Amino acid sequence: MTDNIFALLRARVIAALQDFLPDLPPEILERVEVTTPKDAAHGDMATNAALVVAKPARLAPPKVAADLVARLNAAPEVLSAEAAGPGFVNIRLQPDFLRVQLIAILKAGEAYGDGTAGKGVKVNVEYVSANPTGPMHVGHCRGAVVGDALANVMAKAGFAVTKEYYINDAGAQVAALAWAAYWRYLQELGANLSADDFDAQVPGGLQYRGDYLVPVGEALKAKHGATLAGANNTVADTSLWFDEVRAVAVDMMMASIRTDLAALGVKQDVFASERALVEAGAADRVLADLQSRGLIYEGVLEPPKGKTPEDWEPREQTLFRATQFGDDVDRPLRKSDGSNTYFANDIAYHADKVARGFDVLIDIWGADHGGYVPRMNAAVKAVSDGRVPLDVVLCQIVRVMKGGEPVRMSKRAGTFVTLSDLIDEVGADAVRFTMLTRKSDAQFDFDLDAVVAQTRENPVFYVQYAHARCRSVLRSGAASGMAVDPAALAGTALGHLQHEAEMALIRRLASWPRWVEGAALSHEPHRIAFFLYDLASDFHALWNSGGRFLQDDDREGTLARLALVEATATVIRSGLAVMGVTPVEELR
RNA sequence: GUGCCCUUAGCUCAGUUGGAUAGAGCAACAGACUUCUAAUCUGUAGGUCGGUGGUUCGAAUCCACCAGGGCACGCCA
Repeated sequence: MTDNIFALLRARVIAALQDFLPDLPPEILERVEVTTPKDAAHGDMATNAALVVAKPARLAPPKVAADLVARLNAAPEVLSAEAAGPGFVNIRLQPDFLRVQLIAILKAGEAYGDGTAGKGVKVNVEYVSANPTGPMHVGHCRGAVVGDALANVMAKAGFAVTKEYYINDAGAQVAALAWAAYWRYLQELGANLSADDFDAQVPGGLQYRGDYLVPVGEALKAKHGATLAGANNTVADTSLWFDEVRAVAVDMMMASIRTDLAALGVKQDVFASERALVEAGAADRVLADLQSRGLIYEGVLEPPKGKTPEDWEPREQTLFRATQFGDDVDRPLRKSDGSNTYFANDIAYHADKVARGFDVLIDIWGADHGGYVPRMNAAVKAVSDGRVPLDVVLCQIVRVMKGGEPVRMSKRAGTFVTLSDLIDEVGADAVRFTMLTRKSDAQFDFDLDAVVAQTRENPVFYVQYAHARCRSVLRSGAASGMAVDPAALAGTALGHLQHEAEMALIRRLASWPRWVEGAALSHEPHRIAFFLYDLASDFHALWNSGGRFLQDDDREGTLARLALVEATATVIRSGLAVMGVTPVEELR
């Protein structure tokens, strides 16, 4: 993409290097970077090329830098290049070259920043994957937002991305869900059955007591009447009702989860069912394959050090040789009743993703699953022969704060904050943006009061305000007869843009493709939020720096400034689109 | 006991995968509204990047050890 001025300049630098050092190996050239210097006084761009190349070329960095400078000064985009410090080459760009980037933005629209760094590599991003046993709560929300934004930014950077949700509908949790739904069903039929009464009849006890399952009981009654119950609305033999109740309950929970995801603006491409995978024999096949490769054996694990469970006793288990692939201990694949552990099915699921042709797997998990990462990495190595990398992005706990106090959450007491409650309170856009204002692996307090505050402290507002200001100027321009559509503005002469605050804004806008690429390659979508904050800051600074955008006696200058404003609004929208946030036209 | 994550200004956090004199916001102080929204902006002050070593042209970033905080640790998902 020629839109990426960093890539363009990097190509210039490498061509210049090869002009006088023709034998540089590719892996050295790979390390050549063109970046923005921290200190703007150093110029628009800087390259480490001389430092990187000096050693393999057996030359002193200043010597390489001098040769490089001479050639870069001849490049059409370069105003001046000079060697500095230990061997950096600082580059000042032709102002016209920078200004022309605005034209590229106006022509590309929100597609500006689209890149090719992903090279069409097939990536599967799996996120949310909440158990279908109840409504989504805020704990799931961060992963949903991070996963969705990561998938978006990777797609923008040129990866072929599939967004996926793994439905854990095969384990003990959904069995417990089925019992809880059956309890609601019996109540619906008129059984006088308290939670404690029913608890005694459930293997493992009654787990899900929240009244969100009442509608499931109603639906079961509407569909089946009393045919799933025993005499006098008692518990019938499980063979008569269990599969049906579980299926209905899971379907309804998934419907509720999909509704919540839709409200958050998350749309996943694939919903993969653990049960479907198991019933199709995928788990058996994968385990048989591992068995044939000698990666599964019957053995006894050491007890955990330090904190040995009370009822610990040595037991022979079916184990996967995770230690061969970097894990600390081998991991069990079957429970004592012979059924698969969650891990066994998860191996099959990841093998399925590999079989579907993905080159890279990304899972977004809650931090409480951190201990599970090494074994999953080991499993993916085993099933893909080390060919497919798995990156697990861990999202730390989010505490919801109100009035400076954490909001108490308890599933048992029914006081946990559901995702839909949170969206009702602050809006989906604020939720999404705010969730991306921290690195995902840092703990995070979500302050209900702060995200709706209209001050600079609140990045959501600050960025939206910049966009609203842009739109306001463009409306005023249109009202005074200017053609403010991007196509018309793209034909504007931009030489009037000379003010330092204007040029600073242009440089920021032109760096957007680089930020897209960086966020995508590092799997860190929060960088987009910080870029937008900095961009908004540049625009607010320009706003207050003096002259008005619209000046009656300076039509050409006004058009040039409108082009800058439109380009700014475009890049803000482009960034917000990645984050899944709707730009606002005005703030009242 | 082991593994993973975290530790940066008084507070909340960035730091573009190893670059130059470590940056924002809040709080503090001093300023800017005849304006397309002052819901904003400009400036001052604030640091032993948890500690000690190592790797190299160069380390907040990589490695080793130590200290503090969080998460997890055989048939829960």
